[in-house]
Amino acid sequence: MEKETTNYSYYFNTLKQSPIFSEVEDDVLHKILRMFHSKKYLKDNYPLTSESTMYNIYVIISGRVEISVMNFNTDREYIIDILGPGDIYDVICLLDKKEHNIIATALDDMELLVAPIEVAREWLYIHPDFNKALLPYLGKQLRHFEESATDLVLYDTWTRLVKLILRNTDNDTGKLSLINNLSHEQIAKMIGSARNVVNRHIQDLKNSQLLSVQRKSLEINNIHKLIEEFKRRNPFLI
Amino acid sequence: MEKETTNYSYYFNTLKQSPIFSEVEDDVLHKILRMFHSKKYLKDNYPLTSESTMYNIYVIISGRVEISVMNFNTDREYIIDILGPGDIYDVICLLDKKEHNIIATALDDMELLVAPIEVAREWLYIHPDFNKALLPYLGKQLRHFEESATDLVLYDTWTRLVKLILRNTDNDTGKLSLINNLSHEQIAKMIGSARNVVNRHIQDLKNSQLLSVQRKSLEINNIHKLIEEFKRRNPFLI
DNA sequence: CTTGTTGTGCAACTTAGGTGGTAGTTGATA
DNA sequence: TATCAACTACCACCTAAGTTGCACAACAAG
Repeated sequence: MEKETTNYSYYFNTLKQSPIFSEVEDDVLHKILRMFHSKKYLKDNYPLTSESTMYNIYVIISGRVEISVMNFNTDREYIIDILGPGDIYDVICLLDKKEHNIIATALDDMELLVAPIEVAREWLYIHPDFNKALLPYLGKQLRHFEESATDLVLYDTWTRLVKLILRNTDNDTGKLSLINNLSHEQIAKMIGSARNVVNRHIQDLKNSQLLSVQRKSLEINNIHKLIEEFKRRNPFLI
Repeated sequence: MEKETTNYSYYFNTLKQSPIFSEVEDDVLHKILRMFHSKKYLKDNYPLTSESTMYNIYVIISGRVEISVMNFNTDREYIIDILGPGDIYDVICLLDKKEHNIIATALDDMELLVAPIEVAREWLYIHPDFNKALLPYLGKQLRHFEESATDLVLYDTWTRLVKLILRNTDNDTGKLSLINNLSHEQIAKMIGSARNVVNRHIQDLKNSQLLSVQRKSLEINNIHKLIEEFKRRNPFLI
């Protein structure tokens, strides 16, 4: 991508705001950006395939992607992550060069930046700022997966659901941030449960006045009361 | 640790064989080793505390550590990983400097190398070989946690148990490697299940002649038949 | 406005797998 | 070689949560 490209400064500034690229010097970031080109995808498309991530690395500019894994024997699906603006994909592939078998679905209309993954691997060695900024991002990912696994083993569906809601609620508005506009089905797939079970819990939370529920939208009524109920059920947690 | 220290060359060679340090130039490895000192722990001790990993990084020379997380409301425990010779701990803490709340228990008598974690963070910048070798190790960890979570959601306890056994069986001897000498209780905690359930499955596998069972020891009788049975239950899984 | 599709609410049913208990074995240690 | 704690085998029971099914509401597209 040349500096004269339409929206160049928009892409530059978006990268500048992401945790991974914000620490990178401007002139280095210009060099990096030269290797990217932009792509657009519509909602419900498949912007990243397991094959393409062997050769390309993607940075999300706008919109969200759902990353999931299927069991084709049971048709059960698990959404392992939802990526948003500033996220890089696929970081695992960047590190170990092996294929990563997942299904990626665009939750919104999206804009991505794409570059050859081999080039990104070189950046790690020639741009120490990039290397340095990537490491805490990897730490965050490791914690995310580790917590997902431990939650599945240690906590019941109610607790996992409420943790998900609390973790993704905007402190100011009280509305869900990264996981808004999701159906109960999708929420269930995120916590490793079933649509119906999630619905049961949501009805209970609604009846006890803790949540406001509309189609594809959850809102916390009283965060203190919800946390109180959470602690009542899990006294030793936090 | 000075070059004159007893066992210096033993430690040096052990590091040389680990995937993380094997790519590091000898003279750099000598410099790195200078910052370590060795420690020994007996079986069933707690060699790594959540507090100590804020200040120190550990490399395992011999023996195994079990890393687990507890739910103190239910007394349920989940073993997230078992580390062996060549493994580094705590890699997450190395990356993001935040506390990592886990319980580490020595499964054998152990020898560790310890260094200040701030020094290890410097190595990442001043020793590119070390940095370069760490990245695939992080990829492996990411895959491990991601697979743990997806397995918990997508597969039943039988499948998770057999996957664990297959993954840890030595191809030559047919014996379990990293997870030998574990009780059914510990195996259960590794796959997010209960002692009793694991026992039920092991009895079934024994009765169908697929496993040989002795106290704290499992051995595959006929790996082809076991894989066949695995495929019968999970036709679409690889 | 009509029609098809997707999401939600509820109820009846099933089941994997977790809980608890007990009796017998094994192996370490004194 | 006796004692004791840890491990294993096996059984009976229970429940959280998954499954199925359906009616209705909301929305999107023609």
